Amino acid sequence: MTVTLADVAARARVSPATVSRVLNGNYPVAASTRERVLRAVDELDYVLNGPASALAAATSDLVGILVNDIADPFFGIMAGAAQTEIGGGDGPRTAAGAPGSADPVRGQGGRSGRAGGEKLAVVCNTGGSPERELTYLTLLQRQRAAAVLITGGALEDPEHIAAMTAKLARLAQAGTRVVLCGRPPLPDGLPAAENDPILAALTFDNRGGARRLTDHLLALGHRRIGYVAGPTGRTTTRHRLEGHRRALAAAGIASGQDRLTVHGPYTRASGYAATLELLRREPLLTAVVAANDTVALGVCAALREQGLRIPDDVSVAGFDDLPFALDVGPALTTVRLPLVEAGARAGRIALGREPAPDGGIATMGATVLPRASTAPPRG
Amino acid sequence: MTVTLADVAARARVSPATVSRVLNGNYPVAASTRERVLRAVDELDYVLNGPASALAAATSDLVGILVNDIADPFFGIMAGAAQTEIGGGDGPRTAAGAPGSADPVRGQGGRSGRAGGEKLAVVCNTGGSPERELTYLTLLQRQRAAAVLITGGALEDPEHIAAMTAKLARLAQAGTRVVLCGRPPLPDGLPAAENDPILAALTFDNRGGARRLTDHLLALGHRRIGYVAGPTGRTTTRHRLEGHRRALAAAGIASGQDRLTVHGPYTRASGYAATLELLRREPLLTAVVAANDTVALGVCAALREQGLRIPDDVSVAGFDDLPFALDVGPALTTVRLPLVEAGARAGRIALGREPAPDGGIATMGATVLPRASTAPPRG
DNA sequence: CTGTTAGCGCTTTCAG
DNA sequence: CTGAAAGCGCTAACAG
Repeated sequence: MTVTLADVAARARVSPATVSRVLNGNYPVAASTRERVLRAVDELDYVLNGPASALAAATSDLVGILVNDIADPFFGIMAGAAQTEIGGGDGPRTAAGAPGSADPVRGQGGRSGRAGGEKLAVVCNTGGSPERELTYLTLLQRQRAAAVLITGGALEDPEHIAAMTAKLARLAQAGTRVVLCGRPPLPDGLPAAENDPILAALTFDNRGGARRLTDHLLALGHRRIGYVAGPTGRTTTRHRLEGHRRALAAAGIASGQDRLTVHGPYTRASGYAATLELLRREPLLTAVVAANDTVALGVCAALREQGLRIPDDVSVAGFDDLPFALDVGPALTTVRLPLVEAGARAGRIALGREPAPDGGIATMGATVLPRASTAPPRG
Repeated sequence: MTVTLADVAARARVSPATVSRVLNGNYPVAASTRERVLRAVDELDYVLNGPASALAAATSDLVGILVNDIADPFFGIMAGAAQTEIGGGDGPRTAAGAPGSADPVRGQGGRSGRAGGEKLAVVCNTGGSPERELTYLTLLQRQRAAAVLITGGALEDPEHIAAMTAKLARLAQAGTRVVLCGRPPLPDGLPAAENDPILAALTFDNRGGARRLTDHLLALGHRRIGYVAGPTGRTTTRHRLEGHRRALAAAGIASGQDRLTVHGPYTRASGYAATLELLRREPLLTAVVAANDTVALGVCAALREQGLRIPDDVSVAGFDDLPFALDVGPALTTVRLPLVEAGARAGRIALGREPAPDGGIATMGATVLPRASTAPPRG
């Protein structure tokens, strides 16, 4: 029924091994032979059997990208950049193996969708659930994935960290390359040991960005600043909140901050509800900082609904600089993260096309972008 | 090095066949035997070898979800819904096979990330490129994917349609279940034949939604309406534009419409540029309809930058009702599409948990949501 | 440069 | 209900 490598070999009058070599391009093969094989492949419309190949070679071309929320552009942008770098066929291609030589993958007549040395980059949506995170890792382990790229903040629950550490160790041990993107290395701050299962951890300067963002607000003259934090127990949430608190502390506004902080998921609805709550606790608020842009959307909506103008009555700031940040009521002051750059770099490291950073950890800058949603407080 | 099924069998003092049967839960096994096997699995921390399993069984548990742009929430939302339904381990689980019986997949101590009969739902980002679409399909074919879910509008290029038809036929023939979500069946309007490779096509009523949206604008009194269309040659673009044109035609405003239509990608930047162009062509425009919400963002930005107020000077409408539509300057009038419902349903059909609709095609409604960005024209 | 020979780890008849 | 045996389709030494 389905065409196998042996069929191709028979038609090209060579051995199966030769066909395999042509297809993988990792071994010298005479040009004329290659031609014949390629023609047979085309004529038979042969497609490699991935599982069989993976079984024999003890590795597959699957690369998993884990994201916390696929509907959130924050992850979509990173994942897209990584995926462009890894799979799909329009990134820069390294001619595998042999000296000069034609690419083993060529469509007949310019079109066609045959895939050769391609990696299959796929994104897996954990929904922020630790169980699903582990499940996906197991599924990927089971597929003998070539690499795994884990994006976004991590859960700080010790039990989950232990489970993740164990799981990643097994993955690494089985040859899967693990790269973290936008997430600190497992035991927060651990130096990359020789046997570290994690190849590289690309982290964002969430703390610094948050700190500078609140500094910006303070410089404008704000003193009563509400903070809508992300869900508790996540690294991103904690780092951003810490940056915020440090800025306040440096300005001598340390007391009573818990009262001005409300936690919630990274959603618009959370920002909305939290703002109402903050306003109840402190009606004289002059600014609200949101854990990210999506949350800021909800903050703005709640403020407007209360008849408060932005930034005249209350200033608002977000984080991430998602595309829509420019279009919210007044353009949103926020912190830009190099999402595309991080995703692409993580993808390249996962593929071994770029060396891991020194020490395995690289922190990528965060830039405050002052826009129309922040201004000096009234009066 | 890595634990194999044989190791588990040895430890449980049964044959490999028995272990396989326990793990797959598709065959009667004595409870006591099962217990022993499961214990051995836990103790050895065994993880099934996916490729080997897929090779032997001639099918894998991979389910591919193709999207045109992973950074666009339109796709993220659909893909997320589908993925929740398919993989990840928190959806409803059907106890496979055997009478009553314990689930072969159980975490020890409540956590753990072992995966059993799970499917691995993964999303593949084509970036709207026909080559990548075909490439991913080949990659999925090569993995012997259990199902493929293709979301979003299709390219209308005859050559690409032919290539897709051929590719999907091969996939179906190899046992992969193909479901379209938010995309019309291949040869537009073809009745589902018995041998149709496509199990089901869930389409959105883009034409109807667009028609009603423009009717809304006409009812408000607008007559000079600009339209920022999506990229040419895509079903979604064409259907929405047709709906718009029909509404105009029904109102007797048929002439000169080409002049008031500008095409571009589904991006904010495109909306921005197109609006400037439309304004140049017709300074007296009273409304602009965008191909989708993201484009509408750019439209609003351009309008504001020209000193035009929304909706006082110019009304703006989008399409899709993405979450941020509520937060743009004045809340955006748009058309709601049942993204979550469609994604989830497509996922279920792909898994065979829900029957395909009659005739293989189901059209899902589109609802106009009038909001603050549209109002009667000035004067 | 090319052919031969063994498996990779699992599923699945076919017999008990 | 359980075991034995025969591959699934490909890759990877090893010889030529």
